[in-house]
Amino acid sequence: MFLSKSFGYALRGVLYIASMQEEKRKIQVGEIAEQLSVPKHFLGKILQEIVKAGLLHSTKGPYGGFFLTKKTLAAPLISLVEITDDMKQFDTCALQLRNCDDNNPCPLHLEINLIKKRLMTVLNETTIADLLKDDKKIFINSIAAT
Amino acid sequence: MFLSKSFGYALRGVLYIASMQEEKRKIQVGEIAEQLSVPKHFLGKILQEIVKAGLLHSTKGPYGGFFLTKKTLAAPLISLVEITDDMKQFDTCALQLRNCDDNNPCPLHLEINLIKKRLMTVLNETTIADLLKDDKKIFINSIAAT
DNA sequence: TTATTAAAAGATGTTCAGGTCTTTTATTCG
DNA sequence: CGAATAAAAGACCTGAACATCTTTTAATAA
Repeated sequence: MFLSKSFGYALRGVLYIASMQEEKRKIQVGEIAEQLSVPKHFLGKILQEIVKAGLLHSTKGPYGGFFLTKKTLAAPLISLVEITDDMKQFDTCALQLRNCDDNNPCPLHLEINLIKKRLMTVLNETTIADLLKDDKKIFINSIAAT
Repeated sequence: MFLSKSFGYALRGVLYIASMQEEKRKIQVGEIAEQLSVPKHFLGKILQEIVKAGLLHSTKGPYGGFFLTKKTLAAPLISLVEITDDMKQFDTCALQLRNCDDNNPCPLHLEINLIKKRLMTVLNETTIADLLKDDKKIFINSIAAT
């Protein structure tokens, strides 16, 4: 609801690659898609976008696949959202008013803005690495789930 | 972003009708659409849905149009959302995990849930009438905006 | 009772997120 | 080199949200 389906796939994909980091070098879309029960070709496109944005790396051919660096792990979630979602949506008023702002607020402005701000804080202050910490590691059970 | 475009139109429409309550009896879609710079036929459909749901009233023919009662004014915003939006969306996990819940949370579960709860609180505890109170009345300038 | 008005209803159109399939390009290894 | 492999790229499909247009139904007043 707050975020697109693509973002969910993107984050789970990146988390999967990160969690495999030590085991082998590069991970193929096929494996990720299968493990996460996610549409392969669609995930492929999303990962390609992340590569283009410089937050992920890939090589073609045999033994090729996707891999990541410390830079990826240090990235805040918002940088994934910027790739997968249209950021303009976060500026639009809940009532579809063009000139709704702090000076000329719609009746829902204050409340909705507090919620938006909170969401932005989470996305800005949480890094990929944060989600891999021990206390979050439950996700290893989660990301694979259908 | 949190809520559909239809919800925005619906709420603005209802607020407009409410604000005209004393002046005349019934308001036509044409007038509402024009005043709010909103697609007329689309708004018509949405208002019809609200009528069906019993939160708005209408009559056909000359001097016909839409009007509302105290029941409408007392309704929480969530009852409009239920008409215009798919409520299932509010239950879906940000990572697209089917079995993400309090027992088996995804790494974003806690934070996202706090935000969702806050949104639900606002929608459940704010009534149409609340948005017509003096301190919110600025909206009279707002709802008409393009 | 008929002409007019306005909502109700229905058919149709547009756009875009989400998803699939096929072809091309780059890489590796024998 | 050439065969195999896997990402990149592109064409295309689908359904839902958003939007428009036309026809039908109900209410009013003259």
